[in-house]
This record gives sequence, structure tokens and C-alpha cells, in this order.
Amino acid sequence: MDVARRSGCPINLSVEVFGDKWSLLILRDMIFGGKRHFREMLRSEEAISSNILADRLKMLVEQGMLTKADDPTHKQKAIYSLTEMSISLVPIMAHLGAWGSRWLPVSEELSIRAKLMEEGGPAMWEQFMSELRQEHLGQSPAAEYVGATPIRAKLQAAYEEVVRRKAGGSQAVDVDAAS
Amino acid sequence: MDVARRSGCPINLSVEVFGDKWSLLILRDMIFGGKRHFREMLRSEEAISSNILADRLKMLVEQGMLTKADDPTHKQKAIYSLTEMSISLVPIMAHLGAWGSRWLPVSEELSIRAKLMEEGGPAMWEQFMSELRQEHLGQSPAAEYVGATPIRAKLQAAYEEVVRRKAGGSQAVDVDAAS
DNA sequence: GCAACCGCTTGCAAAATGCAATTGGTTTGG
DNA sequence: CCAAACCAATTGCATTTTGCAAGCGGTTGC
Repeated sequence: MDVARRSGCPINLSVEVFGDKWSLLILRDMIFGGKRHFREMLRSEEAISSNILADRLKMLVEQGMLTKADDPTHKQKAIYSLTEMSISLVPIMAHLGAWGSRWLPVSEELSIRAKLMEEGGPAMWEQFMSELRQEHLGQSPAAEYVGATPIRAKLQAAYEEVVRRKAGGSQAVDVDAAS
Repeated sequence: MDVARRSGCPINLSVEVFGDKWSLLILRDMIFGGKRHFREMLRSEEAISSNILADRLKMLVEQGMLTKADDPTHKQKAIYSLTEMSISLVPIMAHLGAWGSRWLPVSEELSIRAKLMEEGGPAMWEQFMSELRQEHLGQSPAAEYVGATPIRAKLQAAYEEVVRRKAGGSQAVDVDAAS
């Protein structure tokens, strides 16, 4: 778990922090899925295994991308929080989602969030980052966004709408398992 | 070398294409360093080894990020070209460079390009992408950029300026080896 | 003609990954 | 009050990926 430092190039250093097959997906689930606990992250779309998840969380904490704290409501639960460092990854996530949607065989339900983030542009990303700062850093709500529908709720609603539509419009949908 | 497809999420699929420790650095060297040949890419800042480079180039070609062609001037040389798919990574590279420069211990000379790209914003990225389309896809020059200094030349000049200044202003600098 | 260069390939050791089972402890529901 | 479910990991082990160093047959430039 030592620091790599192959070179002082910003792209290389970024790759060394989250340039593996899992780190970015963990951050994605925290940012877009609102996940904060180990067990929640274990239920990722891509089925990460527990040893890898534990390892990556530890690494992300060491690198300042996350912080870890005890959950006051449950002695065994740990709460992971984003830091400003990982919150500022939101524009990159948005671009990555847009790029992937353009070039790769994405599924409709899993790319609807990316589509909305692309359409929303920097203004939407700023609101989202502001909300994440509230949730994870305990910042007080930014005046310009009070009363607005939270971005994650909008994205989630759009996702559920696609799932519902694809299922035929009338069937029940297990939102918890599918999100 | 089979396709992964852990899920249809655009971020996951993107990670599966270039989310390893080397692919993005190879693309960086092609985009910002103008490298087209195997031996040039071997001389990366981070010292990639030849088997890994060969493997990644093969994979990037398979995935449509690069094309490979014979060099008409040299029977043994292969020329690798960017595709629209990899050229459209430029904004992500710019964001990644800016993010890395903000949060990680970058060196001044290796982050000056990222700084300029950030300051230049989307307008500069568009010009750069247009120039890459000329170089790699054989597109004819876009009218709005004829006569303008090419972006890569600007970035390279800024890099050399920093190296020169750091060396003391009067010493000779091996531009080839350091770039 | 010979040294330097061309894009790889090979052999092998080390490290990372992935799976399944398990740990010691906590909380929940009856 | 007890058992079942849940908590964040950890362990052992097999498989895969990575990384280093050396070497390949061939081409090019001097």
C-alpha cells in the first residue's frame, strides 16, 4: 500500500490514485448511489468481492479521497464520507459517463444518469457537488439551491422511470436491489 | 484479451477500456507528446516495459481507440493513430490534468501543460482536437484555426520554458529525452 | 559490412486479483 | 432472552496480471 510516484505528471498521479478496475466504481456508488456503508458497496452492479472492497476503501482513505468514521447509530457500522478531493471528481465522472455513453455498449437504464448529467452541464454538476458537500462534509446548504430537487433524487427517479418502462409499465420493481 | 462487460454502466465500461495503470499514459503520450511509434512510446516518463506496451497497444487497437498502419518510410515501423474515440478523450484528459494538479504532488514542468489546458478551456480543447483529427485522421484543416499556433507546440514551448528556467536559464537542455 | 534501430516475444519471478468460507462481535425480532 | 440476521472485514488458496531482462529476425544508415 505504498505510494507509487512513477512520475510527477498529473495524469499519471491521478491514475495512481484511482486508475484501477474498482476505485472509480466505488466512488461512483458513493456519489451517484449515495452509498456510505461497506455492505451497501458490496452490492455493486459489478459484484466487487469483500477483500478487494476492503483493500480499496483503505487505500482511498489513505490517499485522502475518503474519510471513515463510526456510525453513532450502530457500533459495528463504519460510515465512509467523500472529501473535497473526491467530490471534485464529479465533472470527470460526468465527462466519463458521457464518453462511455457515446462510444460503448451501455444499457439504457444504467446510462440515463450519465445522459442527464451531460445535459445538465456544469451548472448541474455544481449543484450536485454542493449537495455532496452538505451530506459528506456537513456544510450548510448553499442559498442558491435551497428548495431545489436534489440532483441524486432526479437521477434516481429517471433511472426508476426507465426500469419501470422497460418492465412493461405496470410491474413492481425492486428498486433497492436494482439501484 | 476478451471483452469484460461486468455491467452496462458507462463509467464501468470506460474503466474497462482504459482503466488500468498504463493505457491512459500511452494515450497521453500520443495526444500531448505526438508519439506515433512503438520505440517512442517506450521512452515514457514512467518507463513502461515493452511487453506491457505491446499488450496495451494491441488491446487499444482491438477496442477501437487506435489504428495501426505500416510506415511507408520504414519497412519495420508501425504507425499508431488516434481515432475519433480516443481524440474525444481530450476534455477528460484536461479535467484529469487539472484535478491532478490541484490535489497531487505534481512537478512543475510536467504539470505546465495541464495548467495551460485548464486555462485554455473548451475552446482550446476544440482546437487541439481539430488538429489531432488532421494529424491522425487526415481531415482537412478547420478554417477557424488556419494560421493559429498548434496547441501541442504551445504546450511544448511552455514545458521547455519551465525546464530551461529551472535549470538556471543558461544551461543546455536535452529536450528530446525529457519530453 | 556493421552498428544502431525496428516492433515485438520469451522466460520467469513477483504481485494483484478473485472466490468462498469464516471471524468475532452487534443488533433485531419474537 | 435467545436465535437469526447483519456488521466490516479477514483468511487461505488458486488464478491472472504485471514487471524485468534478455533476445528475436529483420531493416536501415553510415
